[in-house]
Amino acid sequence: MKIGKREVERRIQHFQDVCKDAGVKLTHQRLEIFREVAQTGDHPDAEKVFQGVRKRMPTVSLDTVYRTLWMLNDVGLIRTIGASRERTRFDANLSDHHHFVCRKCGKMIDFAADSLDDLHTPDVVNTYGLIESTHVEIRGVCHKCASRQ
Amino acid sequence: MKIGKREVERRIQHFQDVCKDAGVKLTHQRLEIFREVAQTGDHPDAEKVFQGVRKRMPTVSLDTVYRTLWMLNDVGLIRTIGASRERTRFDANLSDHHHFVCRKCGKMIDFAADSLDDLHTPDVVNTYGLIESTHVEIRGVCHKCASRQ
DNA sequence: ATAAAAATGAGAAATATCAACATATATCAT
DNA sequence: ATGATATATGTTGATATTTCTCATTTTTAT
Repeated sequence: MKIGKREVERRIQHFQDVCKDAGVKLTHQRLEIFREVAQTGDHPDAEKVFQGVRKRMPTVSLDTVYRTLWMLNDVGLIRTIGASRERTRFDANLSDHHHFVCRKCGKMIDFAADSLDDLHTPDVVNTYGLIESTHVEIRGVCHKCASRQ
Repeated sequence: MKIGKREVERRIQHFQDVCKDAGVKLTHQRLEIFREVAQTGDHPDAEKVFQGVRKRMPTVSLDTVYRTLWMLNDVGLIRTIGASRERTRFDANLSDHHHFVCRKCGKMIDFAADSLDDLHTPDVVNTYGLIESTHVEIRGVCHKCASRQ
C-alpha cells in the first residue's frame, strides 16, 4: 500500500508544525526519515526505513534513523506497533482482557471490560485467517509520564 | 497482580493436556517455565521468566526458556504481547485502523472497520493516563500458516 | 553573520535472540 | 519395570538489534 502524494504533503506539513511546537530542530535527515515512513503504507522497521532514506541521502546513519523514529514517537507523529522499546513479552492469560499502553515508557496495564469483549469482527478478516482472539489496545500517555513534562 | 493458586492449578492441568495432544514432551523445565508465566499477572520477558524459574531450578538455561516460551506460543498456551518474533516496527498512519496478526509468522494485515472505530472506553482507563488512540488487534493463524500444518 | 544549543556520523559496546551439537530425559511398546 | 527411540536440554558461540560516546556539523535565535 502506497500513500497518495497529497496525503504525504499534508503529513509533512503537520510534521514541520509539530517539530516547531516541540522545539526540535528541523534537519534534512529528520525530514527525509519522516517522509519515508509517511509515504509507506507498510509498517517498516528501522532498518527498512534506513534503506529507503539512504537512496536519497547516502550519508545518513542508522543510528540517526533510530533516534529520529523514537523522537517522532515521543512527539506523537508516528507510533510503534507492538511492544514499545521493550523485548518480547509473554502472557498466560488467554481470557478476555485489554491493554492500556503508555507511548512514552511502554508501561502496560491490563483491564477487563465486558463492553469490549464481544466485538463484531468484520467479515473481511475471516479471509485473512482463522481468528482466535480479539482485544483492544488503548494507547496514550500514562500519568507518570504526563506529569514528568 | 498475582494469580490465585486454584487458577494456576487449572492452567497447569490444561498445559499438561495440551502438551499431550500436541505430542510435546512434558519436562520439568517446561512445567516450571509454564508455571512461572501462569502465576504472574505481569507480562514478563524471557529474561524475567528465566530469573524466576532459576530460583527453583538453578540449572535451567536461558535458551531453554526461549525455546519453551515460543513452543508454548506455538501451541496456543500463552501469547506474545506486541510484535511477535520481529523487531519494532513503525507506522505513520495515525488514523483509525486495526490489525490482524498471525500468531505463527507474525504477519500483520491492516484493515478498516467503522464498527470498531468508536468503541466506548471504560472509565477506569482514564485513571491510567491520557488516551490518544484505540485500536483492535485480532489474533489468529493466517491461511498460509494454517495450510502449512 | 554569530553564538549557543542541539543533532549527526562513525565506530564501538551492550543487549537480545537464536543455532549447533553432544548429552540427558521422557515416552511408548514390550 | 525396561530398553529403544525420538525429543529436549545445556553449553558455547554466533548473529542481529539497539544504544552509547564523542568529535564535528548544522540549525535556530539574536
